[in-house]
Amino acid sequence: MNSPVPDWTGDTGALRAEQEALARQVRLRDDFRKPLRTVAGFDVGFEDDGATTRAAAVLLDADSLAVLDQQVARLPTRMPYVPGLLSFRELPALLAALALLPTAPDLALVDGQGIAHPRRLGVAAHFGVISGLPSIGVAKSVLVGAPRMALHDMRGAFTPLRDDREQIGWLLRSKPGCLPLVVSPGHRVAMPSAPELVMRFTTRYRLPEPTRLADRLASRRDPGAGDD
DNA sequence: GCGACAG
DNA sequence: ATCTTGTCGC
Repeated sequence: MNSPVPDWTGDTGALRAEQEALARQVRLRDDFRKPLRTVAGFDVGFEDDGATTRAAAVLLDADSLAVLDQQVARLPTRMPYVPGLLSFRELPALLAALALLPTAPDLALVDGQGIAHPRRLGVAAHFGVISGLPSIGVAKSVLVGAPRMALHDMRGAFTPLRDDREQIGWLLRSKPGCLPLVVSPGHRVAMPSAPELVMRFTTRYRLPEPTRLADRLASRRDPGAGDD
């Protein structure tokens, strides 16, 4: 699983072209171990006013949701945030955190978009293609597209997210009274499976456990430990 | 030209 | 993403 991210030269055109090429490698069919044994959540946070990128990876038992391991990788930030090019900024740290886990997960839940992206390569899809792991994007807001219909305020309800006539993901009511999550397949996961898999790992919070725990670790919000 | 815009 | 107290609502 190699393929470094190109250096940031300010040339967004080259990066967009790179995304289009990688998007062709995305596979939207279920292709993961069944039943799932482990699942991992990934998220990124920043330190030193953004100078340091901090990625967190939390490995859980897919059945009990017990935490099996958690890691934090810190790398110097190489690129600024540019809408649509987020993966180039966060991927290096995410891959570093993945490499620190004792074993690769059967499925990865990444904070951000899967294929619900202008060129169908959000950070979760990029992460999946580069690592080769099955992945799903779990974002807290929409980047592109619009919901097809109103969403019921019932736990587990979901409605298609479309860009033109193409379905690129779902709006998922993971918790009543809360804004819906934007769920989209990243790699090796079929469109219909994404919301079902995310709900499988969701307990009493808006975010599914893998991503929720990675969120707290990446944002130094970890109750208990102080650092990695 | 005018907004919109994951984290 | 990050800076931050109190406050509204289930």
